[in-house]
Amino acid sequence: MLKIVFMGTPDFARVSLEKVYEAGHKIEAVVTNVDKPKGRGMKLVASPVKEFAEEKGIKVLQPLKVKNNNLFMEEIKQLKPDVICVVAYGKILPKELLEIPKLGCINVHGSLLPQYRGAAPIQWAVLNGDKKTGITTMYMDVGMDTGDMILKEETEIGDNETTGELWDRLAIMGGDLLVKTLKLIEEGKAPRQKQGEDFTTAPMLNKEMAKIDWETKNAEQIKNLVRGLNPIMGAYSYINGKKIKFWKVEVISEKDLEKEFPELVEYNYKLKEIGAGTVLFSDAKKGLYIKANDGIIKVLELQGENARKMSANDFLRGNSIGVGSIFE
RNA sequence: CGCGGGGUGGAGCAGUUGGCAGCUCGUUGGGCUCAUAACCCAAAGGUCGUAAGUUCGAGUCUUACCCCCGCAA
Repeated sequence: MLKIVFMGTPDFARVSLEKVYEAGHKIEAVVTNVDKPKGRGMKLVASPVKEFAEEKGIKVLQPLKVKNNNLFMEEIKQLKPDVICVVAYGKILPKELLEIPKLGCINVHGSLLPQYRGAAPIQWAVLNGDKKTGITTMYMDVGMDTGDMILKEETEIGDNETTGELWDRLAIMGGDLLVKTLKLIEEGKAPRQKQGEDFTTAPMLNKEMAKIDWETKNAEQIKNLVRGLNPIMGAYSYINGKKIKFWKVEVISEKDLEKEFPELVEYNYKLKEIGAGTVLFSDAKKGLYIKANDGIIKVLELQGENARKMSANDFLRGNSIGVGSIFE
């Protein structure tokens, strides 16, 4: 069994920590981000990793910074870890720290490296509508996710899978792959493969991208934006000055729409002349349909200002959205 | 004391200057129909979050409390 120091913060990391713990490794300490004010009332909340560590009586370290922090560095050295496992910790680690464990620092990354190096690999895979992604474990070096790769595991991304759903699946895969990786390291059989220069990056998401641009994006891209930002931010759009967040949508074709509403044909509805973002139908029973470039968006789940998430049908019972009004 | 929204029949909401509590949907019964998530008729279902106060009279004003939600992290 290996002596391990585990560094990580969110629920994604907690899953890995649990698996490593269950695999029987000796976890000398857990390093996690400082408690942050969270939720209504801004109360201080411990990270999921810290919670688990406290349940199991594992020592918890929460340095404000790791760079140029001699006290912290000494503390880690004292523990003499064989391996340091880093999973979504949230801070850049200095060379000095990476050199402490004699068997190396192992990182679990939520993509098939060298694709999507950076902070938000899972989100970007969904946003870009990728069909597959995966988990990579690697030996860390000073660069951003540039270390030599150890193991990789692929998985398909469902057509309607959200970032949240994929996130949960990858967390489990990541934990399992980490345990496998540790086993190989322990046995001295871990492979080591360079990443090469053919990489892409997955930078942090910013707020502006959550706004739906009906003009430049087509229906499929809008759907990917919606599921890619679920449940992190939620893609939104304005109608009559009110902000609406879309949580679940599907894309249907013009033909599907005509099938659903045969009267369209009789009215000689000129779909092509209608601008993207225009509400085509808004019916508490049939749902909310919005014209987009290259298809029609059918909204399944949405959320109004200061309101909770609800189905489009529920929403339309109390909040009316006029046919012909435009999302922008 | 981070900012803000809200608690009204099963669901989502409206309720104007305080004056008999409404809308859409659902539910139940009936009708129409080859048929329907369609249409027509009827019915059931609410101590308007809790407590106190102002008032001839409060969902509507005042105060306290409970609960829920959104933003922000």
